[in-house]
Amino acid sequence: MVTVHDVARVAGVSISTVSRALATPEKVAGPTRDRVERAARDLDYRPNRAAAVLRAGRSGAYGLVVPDLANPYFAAVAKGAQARARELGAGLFIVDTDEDPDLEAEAIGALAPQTDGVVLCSPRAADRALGALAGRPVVLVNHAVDGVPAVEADHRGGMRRALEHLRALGHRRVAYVGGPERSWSDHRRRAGLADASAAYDDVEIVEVGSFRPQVEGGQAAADLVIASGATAVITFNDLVAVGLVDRLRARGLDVPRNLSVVGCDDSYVASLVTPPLTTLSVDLHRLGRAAVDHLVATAAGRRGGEGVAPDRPALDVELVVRSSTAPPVPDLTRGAP
Amino acid sequence: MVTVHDVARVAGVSISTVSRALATPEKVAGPTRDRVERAARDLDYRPNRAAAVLRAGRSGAYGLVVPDLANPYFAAVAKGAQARARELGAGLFIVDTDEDPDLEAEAIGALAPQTDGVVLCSPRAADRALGALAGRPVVLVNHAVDGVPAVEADHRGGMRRALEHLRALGHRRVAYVGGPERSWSDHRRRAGLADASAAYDDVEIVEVGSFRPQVEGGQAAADLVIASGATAVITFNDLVAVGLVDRLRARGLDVPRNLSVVGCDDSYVASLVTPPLTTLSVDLHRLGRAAVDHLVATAAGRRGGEGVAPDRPALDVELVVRSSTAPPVPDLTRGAP
DNA sequence: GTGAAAGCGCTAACAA
DNA sequence: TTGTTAGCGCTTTCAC
Repeated sequence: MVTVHDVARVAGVSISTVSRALATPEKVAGPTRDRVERAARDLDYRPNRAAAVLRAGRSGAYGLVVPDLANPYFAAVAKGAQARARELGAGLFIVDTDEDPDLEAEAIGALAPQTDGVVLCSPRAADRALGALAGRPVVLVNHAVDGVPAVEADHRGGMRRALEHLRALGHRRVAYVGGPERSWSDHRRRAGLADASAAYDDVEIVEVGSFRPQVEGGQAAADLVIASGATAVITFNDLVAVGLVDRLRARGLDVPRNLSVVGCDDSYVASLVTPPLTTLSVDLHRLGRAAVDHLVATAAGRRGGEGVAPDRPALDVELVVRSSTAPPVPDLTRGAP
Repeated sequence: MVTVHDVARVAGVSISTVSRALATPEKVAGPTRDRVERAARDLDYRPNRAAAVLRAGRSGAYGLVVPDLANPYFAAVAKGAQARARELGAGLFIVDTDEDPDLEAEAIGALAPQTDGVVLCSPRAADRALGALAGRPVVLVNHAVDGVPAVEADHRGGMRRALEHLRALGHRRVAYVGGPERSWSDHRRRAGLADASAAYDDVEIVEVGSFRPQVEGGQAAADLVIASGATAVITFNDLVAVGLVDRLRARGLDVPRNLSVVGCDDSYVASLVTPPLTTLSVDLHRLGRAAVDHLVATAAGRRGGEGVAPDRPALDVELVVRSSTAPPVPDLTRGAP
């Protein structure tokens, strides 16, 4: 293994000059710097991170905790975060908690001490998670806790747009298929829906419960949606919408003819399925990038002493209209097959 | 920050006893161990990883390099790998290279020195990747290089099964839509196809080129497939199959009536789309787990001196029959609309 | 602008 | 069984 000593010897300087030339080139005379850089290159010197971390007390790496990497939503956020971290020359430790609060706390406990901060994406048990962090820099994504920096999507605005769209089509009774009970996004969506419907006294919202944020959740919700008498439904995410459509079809109902469906997230499955889903779109890539930026700023502010205000950027949520929404038809076709 | 010294003071022992009691409890007397453990717990002591790594020369963490986390295939492998690493008490650094050979080499160069080994999944430039590793422990997934440990799926067996299935349905001319030119899996699939068709002199294979392993790749391939005169097609992966079906439909053709389609991977999109895809299934979760196990064994063998044979476990590939394959119909419906 | 020297927190010989 | 001690490779004062 090549160390600073080897480089120093070859360059004919001391180890401190090597360290300086590599970390803060502007503090070293031009010719000296060149010699050091040349020697480092020739020897293929790679600083030992463990040593640097031990000495400097910070690692240049961050953590990202997500509930499920196989969920295209989190995969997209992770990609954005990773890309941004790479641009900043930082590392990113991605951990998948399998939607399990215990694993979540455990993962954070393991991650926090060896990183400079953690992005916590849609935590399933935020209180425990924050506890496990023991006060280290953190940024929440799609979750809010007083005084904790966060980055979020404008769920309320999104819900308003979805409801406006459905109302314009003529729907007056709209069901909402909720996600996990501990999901903060879900709460925001319900709140946004309530606000929006309050603005139109001719639209009624029916909440049909909480379901797993996967295809099976949608399948499980379908019969309740049918029974609710709604002519349109908004789901917690696209996967749930897909499951819903699937079960609806099995019951002999057609989307959008018998029921209009609006998904959430605009993950790539939304455009793949039949019919392509009308859905709410967030730039997930940007969400991940914003989270890393915010985290880096938070961690730097912490170190620099200059407190960064825990502001809370909200990314726009747009409605993407595809083929799963249409005007309602009189209920001739509803009921028994 | 709580250090070994604090724990030692509270427990009334020396720092080495603390270290030993925590790392190798069996080498410490019962009562002493209890006192140390109690003190550590009371103080919420967390060993500083950087220090341990620096001293011990190994980190207890591994790396996983994948081309694209948003691809459900790699997401599934990553989940399996992560789960297994966690069971083993090890960390896993996941890096997404965005299908870019430059980023791949760069990521590996950054990852290798700070981990005990790396799992390289479907490398896009294996030679450069292996070079960047500088001889550190590695396991390849779905790629083979002489003398390098690897874990793979039995692509040849899979292709044979797919072809048998299509032949049994009555197809005699089968197209193959290839993936990236540098993809080793793609080479294996072509080889498997060639072998299998050699065994049946009544089946002909038409290779229609190399395409991006995404939906767009399938869309781009569709017209070539139609022109090839094949009655069935096997695609590099499910995403390509989805794009193919999409474009076929736009051209007024129906799957499976006018063309049978077989995907690869059985990613979850395969069962979501219309029609659900007949596809080749690999247990990706298990593939990820096997890779980590193999890597840990390789790294341990390296340390222990006892050379582990670079054997190459191959996971079974099974055919999952859904609705995208059917017997061919006489070509009444082919040609101009 | 450069060098000498003091550790960061931990582990692993070696002694006792 | 337990303690003493010598670093792992690096960064960072503090002199010069």
